[in-house]
Amino acid sequence: MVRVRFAPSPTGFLHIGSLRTALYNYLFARRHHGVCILRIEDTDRTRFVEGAIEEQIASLKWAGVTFDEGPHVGGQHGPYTQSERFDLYRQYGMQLVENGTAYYAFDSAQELDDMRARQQNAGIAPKYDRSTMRNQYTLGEAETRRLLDEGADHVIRLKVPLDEEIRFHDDVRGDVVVHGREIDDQVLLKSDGFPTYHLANVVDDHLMEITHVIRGEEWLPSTPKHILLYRAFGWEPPTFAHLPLLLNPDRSKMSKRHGDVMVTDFIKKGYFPESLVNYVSLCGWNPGTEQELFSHDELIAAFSLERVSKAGAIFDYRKLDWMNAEYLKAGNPETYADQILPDLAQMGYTYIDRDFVAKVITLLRERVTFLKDIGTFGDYLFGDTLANVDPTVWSDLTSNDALRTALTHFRAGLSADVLRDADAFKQFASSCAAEAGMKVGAMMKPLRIVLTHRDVGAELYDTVALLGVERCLPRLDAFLEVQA
RNA sequence: GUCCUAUUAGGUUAGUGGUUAGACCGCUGGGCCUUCAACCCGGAAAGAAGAGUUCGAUUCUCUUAUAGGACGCCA
Repeated sequence: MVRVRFAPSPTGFLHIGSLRTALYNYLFARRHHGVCILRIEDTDRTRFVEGAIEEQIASLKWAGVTFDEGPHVGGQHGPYTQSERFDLYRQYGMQLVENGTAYYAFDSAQELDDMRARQQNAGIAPKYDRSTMRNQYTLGEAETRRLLDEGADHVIRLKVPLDEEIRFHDDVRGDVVVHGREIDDQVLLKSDGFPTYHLANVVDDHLMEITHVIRGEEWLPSTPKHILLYRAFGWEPPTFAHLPLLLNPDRSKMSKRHGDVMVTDFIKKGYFPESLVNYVSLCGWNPGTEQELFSHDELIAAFSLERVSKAGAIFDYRKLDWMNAEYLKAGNPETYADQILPDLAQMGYTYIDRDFVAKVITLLRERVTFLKDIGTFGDYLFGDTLANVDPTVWSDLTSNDALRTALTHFRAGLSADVLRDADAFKQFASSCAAEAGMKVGAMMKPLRIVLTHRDVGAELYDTVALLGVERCLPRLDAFLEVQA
């Protein structure tokens, strides 16, 4: 039975990279009919943000990522919030001290800073120096006992073997080998008695019977420590899969300064959850076919860790926009109408009957990226107050006698009969143009501007038909009444 | 500084020890024609540099360059 977990920290909004990690876990679980768990890793009290958990769960729910076990839904392996499991970590940490795979250390923050500064100066990698710092081994048993008894601040560190290579297999990276001398003696229990990520993570993954740890690449370097911990406990490690980083267009780690990175930002901008999920699923994974558009279920069926790539994935905002537009073209107009009706009402529009709005959406959606764009792009259909036209463009039109003649005919002849179908309209438009000695092509663009105050839009026939004769007349008059 | 990783058209990305190196976006030519857009049919356009292994390397190895990541009593 596959059991995976997504384990965010409640330090803020859900990052788009975290959404990807959560999504891959979710897809993998569903693909294998396994269980997807949400676990809150709040072992750092100083970074806790009120309401962050609720917000993250809401963002995940918006994206369609759901969990079978977690603090919000319960389960057999709880509690699912680490701050509610503290006794456990202390107990397991002590177990390692007793079996000799971890040890007490008493160094102060200042002493550690000094040590790192010395190492930095000497040009070597900063790493806890077990042989010179103040710990169980340098102090001796009696002194250690004494310090402990008098309640001196101390931590518990992992005793990393210095002369051994740590090996593990990663489903994305392949075989990974790291020499013990490059691994730091990680703190497992902090001086305040709280566990670090490493200890809590390993203990919980074991207790929650996690089979696959799917997480971001930033965890790859600390995985050897986790392997060592599993070994120290005598536990079987899960399978690891480290996902490539999500990158800014300049290839640096994706961050705020290059654009939106929080899921809430994307929601606000008007992306469909389907398109964001579809796009993000392709950041670091590909199906091996040329399919790019995937429904939720298709994603589940196609996903596999084998097809996750090693190279960092650059987040291409333009491609995301393109994808959102594709979804906009494919969805149900009536559903969309229901979604934007409240917005349209708020914008003060008068022609927002549900069926009418659905028709407008069908007509205009090929030209915009976001559903909400329909509201501004279709202003001339939803209301009778038109946008301002560039004065020079307008005067070019009003001073054009042939156009004036053609549109005078157009105004006189416009009727429901002429709008019965596209051919009739075409014929009618041609005759109007002919009366003025114009080519019909030369008349159409000006006519569009006169009627919509825009030079881009749906087919004119559709536009006029949707507008109806009565709404077209005043707009034609507004043009014809201007003195040349 | 140490360790690790990546580098394919303008952008995002597939694939491969022998291929016309594929796709989407963008660009461009044309069609349709009721302008623009959309749509349809075409086109141009790519394996960082060097060396090695090999009959043959974009693919494997090494070096260099560039970019990134990790090196906390953060997660």
